[in-house]
Amino acid sequence: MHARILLALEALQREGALPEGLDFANVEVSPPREAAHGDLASNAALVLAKQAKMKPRDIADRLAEKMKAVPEVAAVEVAGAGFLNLRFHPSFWHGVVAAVLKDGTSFGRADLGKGERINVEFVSANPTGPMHVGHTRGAVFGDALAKLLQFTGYAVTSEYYINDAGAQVDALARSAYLRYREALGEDIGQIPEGLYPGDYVKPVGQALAKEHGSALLNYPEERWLPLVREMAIAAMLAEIKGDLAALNIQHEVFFSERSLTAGTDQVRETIEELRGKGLVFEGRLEKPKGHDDGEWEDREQTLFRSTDFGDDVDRALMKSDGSYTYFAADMAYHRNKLARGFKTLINVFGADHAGYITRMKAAVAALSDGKAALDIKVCQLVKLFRAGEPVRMSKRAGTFVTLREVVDEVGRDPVRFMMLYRKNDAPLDFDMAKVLEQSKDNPVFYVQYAHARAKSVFRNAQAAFPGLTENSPQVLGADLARLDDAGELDLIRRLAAYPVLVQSAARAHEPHRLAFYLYDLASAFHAQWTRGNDSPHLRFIQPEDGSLTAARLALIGAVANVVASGLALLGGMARDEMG
RNA sequence: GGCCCCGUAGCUCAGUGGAUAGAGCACCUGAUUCCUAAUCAGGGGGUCGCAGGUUCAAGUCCUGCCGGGGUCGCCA
Repeated sequence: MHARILLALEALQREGALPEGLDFANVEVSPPREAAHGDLASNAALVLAKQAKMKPRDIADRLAEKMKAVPEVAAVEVAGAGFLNLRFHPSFWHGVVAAVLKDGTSFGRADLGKGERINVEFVSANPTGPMHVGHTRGAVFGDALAKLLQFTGYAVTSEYYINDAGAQVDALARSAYLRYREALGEDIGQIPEGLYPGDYVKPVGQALAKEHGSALLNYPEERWLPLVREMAIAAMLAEIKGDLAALNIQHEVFFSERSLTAGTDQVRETIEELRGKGLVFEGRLEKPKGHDDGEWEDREQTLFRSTDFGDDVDRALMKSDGSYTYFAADMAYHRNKLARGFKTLINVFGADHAGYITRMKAAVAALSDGKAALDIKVCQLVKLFRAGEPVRMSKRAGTFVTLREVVDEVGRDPVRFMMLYRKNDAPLDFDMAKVLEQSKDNPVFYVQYAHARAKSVFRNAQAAFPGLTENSPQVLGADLARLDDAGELDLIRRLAAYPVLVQSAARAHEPHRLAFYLYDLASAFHAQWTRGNDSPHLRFIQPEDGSLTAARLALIGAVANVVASGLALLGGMARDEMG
């Protein structure tokens, strides 16, 4: 319809009713917030008034005349300051139902990305233990975003950056070595400060004992550490992959930080490349404020000139012991992504890494000479509740709740849905009791139930009309003109909005919009169902009227289709029955 | 102190620069005890934190304040 408006505007130009050389870029066509304003509204006259040096209403009137000639358009009116409101013939809406049924779960698919490659990095939790509930949100968000972008025409690579090179994994290795000695019968006492006390390290120790016997006891640390570390990381990574699988998440690429320096030293290359651009230098930093641990040592160090890109201070690339900082390695990692041909990068961060955004964007701008885009989505904290009571967690006391515990308790689909039922940058309360409630208060149930209810209608229809199934010719070829109730047309309008919504969610990198849409669609469907209580003629199954029943079942089939499609994009499964 | 995020109904939150700012919960009123599967309809309730600016048009974009949270060399 947008194209039709542009055509009409061009026609007006040819006729001399509008001046030449207008910029139509800001002309939009969208469903108005207020249903009374019609099915679609355009701001064309408002946008063009100044350029054309005409009154908005004059432009709108001329445009309205043109639009009346468009076949699907039933009515055109000029309203407000100069809005053009369009109304469609019912046949237009009936076509939407047919389109949904024809396209199935690919209804709403788009080609926004035109096949462009895009990299989505998410989770990237340290391989030092199982994932806890805090990681869950970023994991679900990243995965849903990847699916959404895939659905809208991007070639998405989902990626996990393994921090397997720092001091953390050495601490993990030492913890595993202790557990190894324990497995050989030694009393290791308390796990020292700085190491990982969790029980999940025990199996690694046992596996080491099984594989090496007591041989490692006689090795010096520089000999056993790499061995133990490799095994421990592999074990933790397997654990993490299992946790992710429980959420139905599979990254395509697991990228090892260690691999950056394994062959050619890509971190060194990155630093030298930036030095060549004049963006790396030797200098001093001022002591940071708000933190007085007395260990501050003023020294000359290798710095990245991130202040050129809006950062507060330049960032250190080398530690005092001569090794690379985490940031230096991360720069090399992003350089690697760029070298693999990605022009658009998305990183999903936890709230505690928000302070890292500016320097990371600076890095990508510097490395790509401003030609690549990095979008960083920050997921705020999740507060865990059980029946209204906050669940207390302390990492120090080892009482943190793992991702696996939550998934085991409430199930994968509720976790995924609720993690997306908030905008990513707003904090989220997650109540493990509430998501299992079977009531309207629980959005998960409400949406799933809409789908189950639709399926149930089909099952019930069998009594009066055997063979009237979802894919039957009666339903697919139903006389959709029979759909003339206001509630039915409202449902169809919502279905028609799905492709637009999917695209705006993809463009904004905001999958939560989909969750809210599904809730609204489910709500409209339940409302229509309930109207049948008071008004039997609105019930979906009309035993005396097969043609009407077929048309309504077609509508219901279309609703179920879109609910299933939307849930799939969020990473959940539609259910045919509520258990 | 610097930076980032948030501030919208009593509460929890939606709101691709568009018209009279929405939903759920809670509250009030009413309908239903039938039916296809787990109610539904209506109502009250708002200075969109404050003040400027950009725009034909600002909850939305920009700047400055206020309030809440997070974060602040070499950890990751």
